[in-house]
Amino acid sequence: MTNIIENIREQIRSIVRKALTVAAEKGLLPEMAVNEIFIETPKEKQHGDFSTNIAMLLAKQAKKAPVQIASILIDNMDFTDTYIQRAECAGPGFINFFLETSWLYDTLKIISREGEDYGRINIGQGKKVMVEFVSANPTGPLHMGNARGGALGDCIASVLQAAGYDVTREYYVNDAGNQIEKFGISLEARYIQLLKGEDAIEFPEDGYHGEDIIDHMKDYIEQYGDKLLDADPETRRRELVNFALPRNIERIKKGLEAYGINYDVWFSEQSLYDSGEFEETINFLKEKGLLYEKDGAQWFRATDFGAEKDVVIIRSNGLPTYFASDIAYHRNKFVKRGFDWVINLWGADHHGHVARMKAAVAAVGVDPARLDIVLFQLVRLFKNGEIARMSKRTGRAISLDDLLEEVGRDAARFFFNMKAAGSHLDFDLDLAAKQSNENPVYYVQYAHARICSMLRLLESEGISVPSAEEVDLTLLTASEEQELIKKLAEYPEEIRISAQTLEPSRLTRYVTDVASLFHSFYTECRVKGEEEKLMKARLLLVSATKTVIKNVLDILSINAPERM
RNA sequence: GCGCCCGUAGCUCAGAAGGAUAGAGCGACGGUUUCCUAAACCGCAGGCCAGGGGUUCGAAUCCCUUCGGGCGCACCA
Repeated sequence: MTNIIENIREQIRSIVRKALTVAAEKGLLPEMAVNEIFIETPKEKQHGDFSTNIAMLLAKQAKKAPVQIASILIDNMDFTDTYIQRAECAGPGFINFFLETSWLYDTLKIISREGEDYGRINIGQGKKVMVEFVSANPTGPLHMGNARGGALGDCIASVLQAAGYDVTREYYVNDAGNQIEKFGISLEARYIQLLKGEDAIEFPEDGYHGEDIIDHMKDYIEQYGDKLLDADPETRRRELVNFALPRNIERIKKGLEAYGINYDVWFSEQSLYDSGEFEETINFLKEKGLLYEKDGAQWFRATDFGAEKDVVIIRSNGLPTYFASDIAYHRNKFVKRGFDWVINLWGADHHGHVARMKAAVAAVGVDPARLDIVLFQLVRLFKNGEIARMSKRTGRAISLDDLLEEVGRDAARFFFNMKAAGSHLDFDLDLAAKQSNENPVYYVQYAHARICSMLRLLESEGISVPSAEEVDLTLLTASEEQELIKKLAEYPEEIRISAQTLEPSRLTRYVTDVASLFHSFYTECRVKGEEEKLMKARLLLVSATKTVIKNVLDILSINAPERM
């Protein structure tokens, strides 16, 4: 698909390279080594549409003043068959390029032709990438951190898809190990307490204290009564875990589906043990001499790969740590399943694990640059201007389900993607639930609905969106029209940068800008009732705007309403 | 103590790879509707980019340092 801005940048690079060659041939400049020519977009309109700092960078090599180099280059530029109209030297030696307006009209043609594919690019070239996110322990409900990680991870995945990667969304289910033990013990304690009274057994201090554990056991007793009271504890715990765990996983799945997240793979930690891959991985490390014994435990030499400390992977009681299965899991991702690139989303409180995870990946023979870990800061909820921890309705910690009930999926997803992952996020529940202009979600959705309403009205009068060929786009000369088109032209670039920086928050800002420019256009320029040629040209612009807003909202998995 | 993240307008935040006069939104104030959705638009105000040093043609951005906030530093996950 077409990224017109990238094409223009390429035109400029080529013009500059040719000018350098020509100037050298004429003896005006020496032959110089030029690595890359940076093309920037100036903030000030008077500085043109694009600019380059090449003259400043070459000053030393050329032994000439930047301004002098710039004007030599400009004199030797050839703009034939490009969108460039003219170039100027400005400031300390910038070369500013001004474009023919035809590039704007071509942009509209591209959008009209590509439709829902507009914005898709192919920097990924089909490379296999896995985005693993949320992966919360299935021992309880999803919380706000999971909600942010979910919105972020899902949008990163969508952005990468739009950028041409072959994306797999994955949830790692921690259905083995210590926390499952604790889960079993907690369930068992509640089971006994429910049947024999609070005092019959003391609830373990480090157990899961949530109400949901009690709910599970109430349901279990309702179905199966007290048949496990006399069973041996191990069987009893296994039975209770087998009852509650699938229920939790199912609930998590449902909750995430309601949130608009659909995983390709739910990967079970336990399966690593069942398949023998866990053992295989440990043996692999052993053979490589990367394990040693100390204090009765098995340690992994993470420091050999740049981590700060070595890490225990088999405890002295013989049980593996979480990190041990994580090594096997990541070996599975890269070696067994052949992903070119793996992105994990972790809460920022896990940042201490980044170095050791990369060390582990390196240890199993994979370039750690193929693993990216996106850390996101934790979330504070605000309600009535105060920090909210508990839901008034349920009296429990606010869960993803509560959030969706309170503000809805669109607002939740939009808000979580408004800010960069690394910044702390204050989530204002009142604002997110508000149906007014203070709420940025509605601002964007309203622009879409407004367009749809306009198109409906015109359609009812027999006027439909024309094809780009039958329209005289040069009639679009108002600044509101041209600013809007420029913004629409940037969309493929936004996808590119979001993909490269793994920051989908750019897109919420971008689509807000599009909406804003559209609203300005709408106020200044009428469509219906204008002279027919102008009306058709504007109609095409309106339709292109709708396409872009819809495409962005699709990536964010936010509804683009036709009426509001 | 060591390490990671953060500090930009009253509030919440943008300023990818160093660029020309630092931007939005919200809030405040003042305007706009016989006309395609006013959930909108326009105008105005608001800043020593936490402080101090460096690096260079050029720094909010890179390096050092101080201060302030958050989070890590388990045979938990």
